[in-house]
Amino acid sequence: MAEKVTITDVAKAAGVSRQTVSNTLNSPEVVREETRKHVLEVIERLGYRANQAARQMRTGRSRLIAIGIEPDGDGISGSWADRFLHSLSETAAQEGYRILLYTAADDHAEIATYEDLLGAYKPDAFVLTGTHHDDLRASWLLERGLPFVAFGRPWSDLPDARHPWVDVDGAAGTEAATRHLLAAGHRRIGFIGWPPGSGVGDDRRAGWARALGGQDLSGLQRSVEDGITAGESAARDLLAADPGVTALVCASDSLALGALQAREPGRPVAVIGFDDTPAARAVGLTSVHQPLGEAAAACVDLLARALESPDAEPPSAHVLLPPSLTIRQSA
Amino acid sequence: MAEKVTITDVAKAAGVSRQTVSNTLNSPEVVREETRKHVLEVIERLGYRANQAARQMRTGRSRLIAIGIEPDGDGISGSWADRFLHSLSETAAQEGYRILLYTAADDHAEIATYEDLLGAYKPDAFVLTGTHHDDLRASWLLERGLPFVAFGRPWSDLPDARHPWVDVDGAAGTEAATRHLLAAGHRRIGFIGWPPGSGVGDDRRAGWARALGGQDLSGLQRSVEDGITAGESAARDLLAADPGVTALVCASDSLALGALQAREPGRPVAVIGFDDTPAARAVGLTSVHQPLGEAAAACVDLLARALESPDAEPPSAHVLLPPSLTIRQSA
DNA sequence: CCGCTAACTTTGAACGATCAAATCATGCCT
DNA sequence: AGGCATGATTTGATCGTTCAAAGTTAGCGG
Repeated sequence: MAEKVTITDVAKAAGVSRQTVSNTLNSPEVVREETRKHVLEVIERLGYRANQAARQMRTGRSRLIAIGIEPDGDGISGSWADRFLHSLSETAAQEGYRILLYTAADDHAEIATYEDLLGAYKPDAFVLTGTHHDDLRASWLLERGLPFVAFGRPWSDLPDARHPWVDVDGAAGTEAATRHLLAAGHRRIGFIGWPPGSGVGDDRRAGWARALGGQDLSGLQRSVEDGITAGESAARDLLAADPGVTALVCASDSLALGALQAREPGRPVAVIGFDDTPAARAVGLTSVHQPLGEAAAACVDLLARALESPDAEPPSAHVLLPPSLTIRQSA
Repeated sequence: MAEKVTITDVAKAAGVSRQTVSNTLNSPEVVREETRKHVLEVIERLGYRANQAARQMRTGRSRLIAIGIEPDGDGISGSWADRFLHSLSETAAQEGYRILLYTAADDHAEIATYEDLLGAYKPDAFVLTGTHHDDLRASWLLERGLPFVAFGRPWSDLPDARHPWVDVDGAAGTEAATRHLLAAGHRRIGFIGWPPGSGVGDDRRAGWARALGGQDLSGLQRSVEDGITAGESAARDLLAADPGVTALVCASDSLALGALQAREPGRPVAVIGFDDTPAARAVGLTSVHQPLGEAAAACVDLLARALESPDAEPPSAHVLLPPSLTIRQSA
């Protein structure tokens, strides 16, 4: 049985009132130095910890941040959640928050979950992942004025989103990858990406195009759904159509793994993937690495800041982090 | 602003008392059928959800399950957390529990976190992962009679652990892998594993040995630390030492990926890994697949059962799940 | 028509914290 | 010495729920 120490126990042991103990922790400046020290000592000695539930009832704040985790599609490009969650949890703990998990099949289910959570656990904020065009979740949260941060840009047509977000600059990543290939002497560099329309995919394609400047890019790219097999056939097709191509930049590691297998003996082709997943490390695939730890920390920071001062929302609460290139054998 | 509906609001709207509303939800059998229906209707209409914090204050139960996530070593063999967490969260939600995350660098830090959490959020139970010999966390929790379940056997010398656990039968996995190779005509089948002493590693080796019956196994195995490069050199060494070996069973996908690279042209060697990680899928590696979803569900079930009846601990609260073999090109 | 039981419903009290307002010292100025 | 601001601490009320006990209603036998 966990021995429970209440604020009253501490107050009695220290010979002061409940409120003085509470003040010692929450508004130390109103307590006399001497008293404060003494109370802190007793708190330490008894191992007192403020009960969150009781605190929440009075203050309305739970010090809980909710985040949804997805079923994780093919498992290759999706395994960033691990690192992100770890860092999120760690940073949150430092700021005095804890992470509450939930799952939801789609946007509607996720909104239903919000209602559930807000009724029961009342998390102070939400972290959204996998943002997309016309994200119902974001609008729902915005309408109700609930604090949240998106990991991923809103990709809306608006010049500036009305909510905080943190993202990794995908275009900068593919641009760096392409420049790396150019520096290695490659001239015709292809791109295997996803069908136009997804913000993330279009962004990654744009970085590649930017690095190649004014070149004629028609014929140098293919668009397919994510996956190894799709990547393989797209790469095979592209390589066959243009014998001059010596390198490929891909929108994901899945596609890149496919591209690797599309190579034929006698024709070396450099390949660069995106996400620096365990699979990339395993096969020696050069890949764009996302700073997930920093991204998670940035999410927590934005939320913590917003929660401290609910009135003055920082105007430019948008963080765009630069990725780095992890160079291995494949390029 | 999230509109908050309290039990009193529902009571007023339904023309009954608080307690009747409470009973409708918690002890439906004591409420008259007619009243119950009416109250449920009003609850639905107002979108009422019981406030967890308030409930917890009275009942002492938070309906929160805490789980620690690790920094995730080399990232290849470690990416099971994703799937496990997703399933854990989903199953827990169905039983009315939510998942609270925490991180800790080592056993001592983890225990400090327990004290923190128990003082503040008071989770009803814990899920331990990465269990090992002389696990301080398990003893600490046991001493205090706190409900928990370990994902992974305790690997102690005792015949039976004194706490519930869920695990995947690693020996059965390597045994199935070995039998699969035997059925394909292989006769000399090697094993690349970890140094003796780790419960998980020894268990996986045992399955391979069991499948090979009375064969002389000396010279057919190598023990190295986990990792691709280590796996490669171990495999190379083993294959050179015994020209009759035509297949290798490995204790992890990392080792297996190394073994794949150790093959020389002209000498086909079948390789089977363990964990069915994304990397295995990527390179077409046959691998032993752990039923993580079921494992997570089993964890929640055990906990939920234990929490319902805190007195009568089920005697055989141990679940050993059989893995399956995901067959790909490599074997 | 009273009394008793069974079925159902309502009424205080409590969980542990914080907010708001009241109380108690203390020092300074006139 | 009295008045008064200032600082430090204490006291009562409250958040929303459930427990325990008390209250109400109806049914039924004598």
